[in-house]
Amino acid sequence: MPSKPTMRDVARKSGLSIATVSRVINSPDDVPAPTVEIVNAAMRHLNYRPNINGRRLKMRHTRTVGVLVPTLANPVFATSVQGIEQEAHAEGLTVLLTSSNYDPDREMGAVSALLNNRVDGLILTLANADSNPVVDLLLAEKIPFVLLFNQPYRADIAAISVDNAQSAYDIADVMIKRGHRSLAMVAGRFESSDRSRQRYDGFCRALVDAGIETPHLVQVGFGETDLIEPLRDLLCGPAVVTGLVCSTDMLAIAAINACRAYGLSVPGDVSVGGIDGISVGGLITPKLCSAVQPTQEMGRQALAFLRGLITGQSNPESLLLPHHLSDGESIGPFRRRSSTRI
Amino acid sequence: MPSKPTMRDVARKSGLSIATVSRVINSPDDVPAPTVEIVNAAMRHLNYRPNINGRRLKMRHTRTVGVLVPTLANPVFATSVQGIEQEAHAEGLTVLLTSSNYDPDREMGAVSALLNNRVDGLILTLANADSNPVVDLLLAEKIPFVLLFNQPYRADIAAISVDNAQSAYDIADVMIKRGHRSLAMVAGRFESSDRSRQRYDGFCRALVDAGIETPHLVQVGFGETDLIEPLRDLLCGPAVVTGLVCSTDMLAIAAINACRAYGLSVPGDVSVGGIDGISVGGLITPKLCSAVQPTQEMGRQALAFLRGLITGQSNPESLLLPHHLSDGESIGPFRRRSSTRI
DNA sequence: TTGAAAGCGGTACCAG
DNA sequence: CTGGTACCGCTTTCAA
Repeated sequence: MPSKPTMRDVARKSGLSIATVSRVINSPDDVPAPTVEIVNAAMRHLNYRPNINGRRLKMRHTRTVGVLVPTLANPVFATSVQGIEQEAHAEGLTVLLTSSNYDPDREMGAVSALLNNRVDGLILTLANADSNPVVDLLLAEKIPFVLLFNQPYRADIAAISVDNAQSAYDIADVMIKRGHRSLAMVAGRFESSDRSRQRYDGFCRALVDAGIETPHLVQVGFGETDLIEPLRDLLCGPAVVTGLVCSTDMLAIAAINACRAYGLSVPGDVSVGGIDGISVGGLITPKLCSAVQPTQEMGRQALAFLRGLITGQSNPESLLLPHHLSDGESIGPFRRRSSTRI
Repeated sequence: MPSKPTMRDVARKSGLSIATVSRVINSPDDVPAPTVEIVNAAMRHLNYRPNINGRRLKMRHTRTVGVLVPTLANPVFATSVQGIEQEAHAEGLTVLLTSSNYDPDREMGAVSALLNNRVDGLILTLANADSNPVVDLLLAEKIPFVLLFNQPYRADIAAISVDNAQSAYDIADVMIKRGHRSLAMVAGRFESSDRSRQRYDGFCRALVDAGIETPHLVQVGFGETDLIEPLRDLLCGPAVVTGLVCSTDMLAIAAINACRAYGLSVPGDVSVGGIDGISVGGLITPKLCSAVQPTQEMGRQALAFLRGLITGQSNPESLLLPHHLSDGESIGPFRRRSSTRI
């Protein structure tokens, strides 16, 4: 049972040295054409496959990037990873994928594993970008990294995102302008998403600016698929609400389902706006009202930017991408039925 | 500029040999507790991080699995990768991710790159599982792999999927039973998806069994976001259709959008059923009629099965998972408006 | 133009 | 229980 052929095998087969074989692989131009052909022939005969791990060990860099997202079950992150992957493919880079499942405690473990792989750089979506041990570690070890979707306070760390607060503000503002006076935010748990908190802040600011006092808030776990219980009070309790702003599209979808379960039509009885803009095919989002920035493109940009950091051609800085509201075709008008009980 | 600390550094610092350090890392139980503590202390002081690539080079296996999907922009695949990642995390495995973008020509390159990384095994969703050079290569090189979503003819290659043909049959059957006599299938290009062809076959069989002659077919590219043109003839041409069966949920969503663009309500004027069951939160699928098998679970199963293959505990075989139709709540009745022109 | 040889950071066998 | 040491597969001087 012959193990996989190595460079030595190729060298032997071609009657040349392994140094020459290496040259043929890495800089064929430095080798006379006939020699190249001989070596290539040998490689073909042996079905030779360079063992990248050998190279990685020797070289200073690994041409590998690590990616950490909360979950791929959220199309927003999945799509961004698709963008990263595409760009990585174009650059000839390998992608190491991990996910934290929205659990801050798992982030360090995941990043650790990535660092043990000696990735050249990282693209991360963290639960909380500020005062995060992972960020400190990376900064201390001087590993290039860029945050995606996070908006850290510190201006000297690379981040690519839309303006979370502003996008929530804009959505809330649209709803207010259409006559909603009693709004609630359905937000992912703040501990597992700083975006969620930032969006809530923007939401509150919009209400304040409009002279509305009470911003209702419901925090739910991500991946929460059934919001019927969590939304009971909001939809048919004492503090009845006419519109919901959700911190993510997935939550918006879940909220819409809950509304329907309560016999409320959306829109009509209640309006639901989701922040995110799940751009999978541009179609999945219930186009009520979304602050959209095509996520796949954000992924590509993140990798491109990371490449700049790795090669030292650019410096860490935060890029705030413009967001825009999807048409919000059906955000109003509001006409809630008097009493809906379940 | 001290490079990253290595085992030798730890050995020196702790006054022990690198062999002992290695033991502390890999089998601490073989080392007296005090020694373990000394070494651990040294590692902590130095901020030591084992370089996995060194290990990989030495060991026969890499504890790494390669994953190839058409794209993560399709929630079905993204979710399955999430399942794979979860299971990999539980097993302490590293995931190398690649995508083919539905391009068969890119599959070989991607798998090649994965093999150069000496992955222990692969999980693949291929454009076409039959007579595929990638499959031949893997079989020849005896690399464990399992196909996900593909249903190859050969029974001796590992595959996890629902029964594509049957699920399409079932959906079509439901629609027929509800009164549809003029149905069309909107399918992804057969070249880029054998599932698509298999589903079309099932669709046709259902029509034949019901005594319906002409199965309409429109093949479209995946990621096709705008089906207005492709569906023009079907929706308002001479061969008017009352129901669409789509080979994937993403296509179904796109089709629904197209219907609306033509002023048709869905369901009502026309019924659209999607095969797949995008289970992101269980909510994104317009629940017209979907053959669902939770995709995340399929991913986990795939990795678990792959692990069995790698350890030699199980043999390649195809697992056909049961699918079920989502409630199809609103698949009919059909009441198409007489003339819809655009 | 080509080759010999010294590692890269680990693992594990074999002695002591 | 611990240490010396020979690799794993590849890159890269340095000489020939």
